[in-house]
Formats: sequence, structure tokens, C-alpha cells
Amino acid sequence: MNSESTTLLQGTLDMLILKSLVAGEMHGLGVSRRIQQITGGTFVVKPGSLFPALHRMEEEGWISSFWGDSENNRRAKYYRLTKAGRKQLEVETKRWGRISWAIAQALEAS
Amino acid sequence: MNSESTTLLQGTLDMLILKSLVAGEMHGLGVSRRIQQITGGTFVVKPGSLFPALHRMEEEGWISSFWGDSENNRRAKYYRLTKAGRKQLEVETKRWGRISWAIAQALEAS
DNA sequence: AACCCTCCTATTGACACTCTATACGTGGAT
DNA sequence: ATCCACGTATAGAGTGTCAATAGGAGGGTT
Repeated sequence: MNSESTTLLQGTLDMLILKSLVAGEMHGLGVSRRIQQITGGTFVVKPGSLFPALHRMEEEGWISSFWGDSENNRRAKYYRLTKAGRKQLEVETKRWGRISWAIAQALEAS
Repeated sequence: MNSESTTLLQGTLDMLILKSLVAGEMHGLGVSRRIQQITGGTFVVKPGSLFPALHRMEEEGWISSFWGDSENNRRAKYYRLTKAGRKQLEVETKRWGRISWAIAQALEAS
């Protein structure tokens, strides 16, 4: 992840990947582009962050993959959300809610 | 940092420490308690996270320290915000704003 | 054919941060 | 005496992200 967000969001990358895949199955770079899109360009996920995360999440069973052809006729590995992945997205979304609430409280404090 | 927030907020600890010290100088454990307070109990910073962060931030020049006596008559190292620290808090606050906005966008996306 | 560019996946090595666990000294209470 | 709370401190491990790099494969150009 980059673009001046650097380093801030441990664990949040997973949430963004899961959220991206809600829109439907897509390959790695597709996920990367979608994240950039839905965050208004704020987050740019580079390959060195993306693929390790994807592999890890597949091991955890949150996503599944299969080889296919991209829209440009290239070999591409597609990912899709599993049931466990949807559950996980929900968990992480709630967690994010708690955390951003807490930080908002802190920043408002006098 | 702990209490089910675990691992999520790389870099945010600094912001919370800086924000805590806006209320006035205090010693290490005091900072820890204040963070817990202003985040509504969501964040609990343990010594193993707190002190390394404090040392690092002092090296960066964001806070300065001096030895004194605590309210319980014990030796305690007090920390206070420097001018650079106030500046840094501002920088990190703005960054947080951008990031939480971007993630909110992402989570609202369809 | 040779070439280059883009797409797409992938790995490596370094780095930064946080956590758990542990340690130690001291003041106050029982 | 003993025990607990206070307060600071460090070591070691684990995790996640990054920059840099690699390489195959398709499409276009010359």
C-alpha cells in the first residue's frame, strides 16, 4: 500500500481486498485497480503488498482462486469471495467502526 | 496496543500519544491511562508498546522528557510536547482524516 | 524476425512496529 | 516481613508492508 498512507493500515488491506471482491470475481491487478478506484485514489496497492496478502487470505479460506483468461487474453488468476470471506469482511468492517469511532473520540478530546 | 484493536493501527499510536500530551506534561503510565480514557477504553497501550514509542518519539524531537516525582511520590519520567510535536500531531491528524475518509468511501461502494 | 511495451503474477530482502513476557527498584499497606 | 501497585525498561518473536526485481506472454511496430 502506498500513496502517503504508507504503513498506517496494518490489517486494513485485507478488508479492502475483501470489499473489492464483493463486486464479483477478478484477478489480482483487477483487485488492485478496484481498491484504488473505491478509495478515490488514496490507496495504491503495489504487487509486493498485494500478492502476499492474496496468498495469505486464500490460505485462511476467505477467498478462492482459479486460472482463467483476462479481458486482454492473458493468463490470470481470478479470485472470488468465499462464504468465510463474507463473514470476515463483516467482522473487519465492525472492527473498523469501533476503531475509527475511538480515534474520533480521542481527537475530539480536550 | 491491545483490546481487540490489535495490530490494526500501525503509526496511529504516535498520534494518540501526541494527542494525550496536549493536555499537559505527564509520565509514561499517565500517557497510557489517558489514551485509554480518551478512546473510551478501546485502546489499551501496554508498556512494551508504550516505552519504545516514547523513546523513538523523543529521538525524533516530538517530545522532551525530564525526571520528576509522580503524584504517588515515585520517580517518574515526564514527557511534554515540543513545538515539532505539535506540528507532527497536526500532520498525523490530517493524514488520519484522509485515510478514514478513503476507507469510508470504500465501504460505502457498491 | 526482432523489438518493445503493457499486462499479469510472483518472490526476495529489508525494515518498522507492536506484542508478550520478563525484569527490577521503590513506596505503602497489612 | 511480605505483598501489591507503581513506574520504567528491554529482549525476542511475529507480522505486515515496501522497494526492487524477475519473468512469461500477448500485441503492435518496423
